[in-house]
Amino acid sequence: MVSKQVKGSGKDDADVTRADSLAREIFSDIANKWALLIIEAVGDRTLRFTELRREIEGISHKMLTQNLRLLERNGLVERTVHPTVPPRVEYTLTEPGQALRATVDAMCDWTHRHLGAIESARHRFDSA
Amino acid sequence: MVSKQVKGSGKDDADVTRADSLAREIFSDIANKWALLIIEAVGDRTLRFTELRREIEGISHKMLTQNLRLLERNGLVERTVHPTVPPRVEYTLTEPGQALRATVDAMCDWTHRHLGAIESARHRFDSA
DNA sequence: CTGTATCCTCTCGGATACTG
DNA sequence: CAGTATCCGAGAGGATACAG
Repeated sequence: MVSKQVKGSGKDDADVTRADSLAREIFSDIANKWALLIIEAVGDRTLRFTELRREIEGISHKMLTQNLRLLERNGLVERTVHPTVPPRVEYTLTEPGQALRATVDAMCDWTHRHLGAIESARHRFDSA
Repeated sequence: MVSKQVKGSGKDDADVTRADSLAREIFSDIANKWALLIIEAVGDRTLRFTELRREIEGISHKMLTQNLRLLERNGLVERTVHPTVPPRVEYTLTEPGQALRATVDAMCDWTHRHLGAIESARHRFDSA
C-alpha cells in the first residue's frame, strides 16, 4: 500500500491524511517512465547533461531537463554547476536516490527475467 | 539499466536489439502510476472490479479497466469471469505479478521512509 | 554546453451514457 | 456489476529557436 493507515500512533487523522497525500504525490512523481530511467542511467556515476541524454535512448531535451528538475526538487539527484565556459553541469544520485535506485534495479531485473513469459502471455492474449 | 548488452552470448545483434526494445516496452507499461497502484492494491488478495475501484483512491472507471487489461495482457493479473447475473469478475496477481509486487512494495517502503527528507528537500528547492 | 520558452500536436484521462 | 464507446478538455511531450 502506498497509504498505510497506522492505527494507534500519536498522530491524528489530519496528519495521517497529509502524509498520505504527500506519499501519493511523491509516488506519482517517481512512478513514471522517464524519472525511473534517469535514475537507472545515472546509477553510481557522475554524468553531464549531454552524457545523460546520450545514455537514455529516446529522451528529448525537454523531458530530460524537466525530470531532472523534478528529481532534484525531491532530493534524489544533486546538481553541481561548474562556472566555466562552456558550462559544465554534473548530476549524481543522493543517498535517498541511491536507495531508490536499488528498488528500480530490482524492477529492471524482474523485467529481464520475465521477458519470455510476458511475450508469450501477450501472444495468448492477443489471439482472443 | 533497462537494456544491458550481454557481450559474448550466443545471440546476435538483432536479437539483442529486439529484446531491448521489448524490455523498454514492458518497462513503459508497468512504470506508470496506475499500473503500480493496482498491483499494490491487489496484493495477495482476490478482488472484484468494484472493490478495486474503491481500494484505489482517485482512479476512474476508465483507467482501471484500461490498466487491468494492460496488466492482464502482460500476464501480471489473472481475470476470472463468473457467468452469473449480475456478472462477477475477480482479479488476482499471477506468479510474475507477485514477484513484481515485491519490488513495488520496496518502492512504497522507500517512499514512506523518506517522506520527511523529501519534504524538506522540496522546501529548500522551492525557496530558490 | 546547458537551460528556458514557445508553439503545436497528440495522447491521457475524466464524465457520461449505453449494453449484457 | 462489469465493460465499451464517445466526447472533450487538459496536459504530456516533441521541435525549434534563443540566451548565458
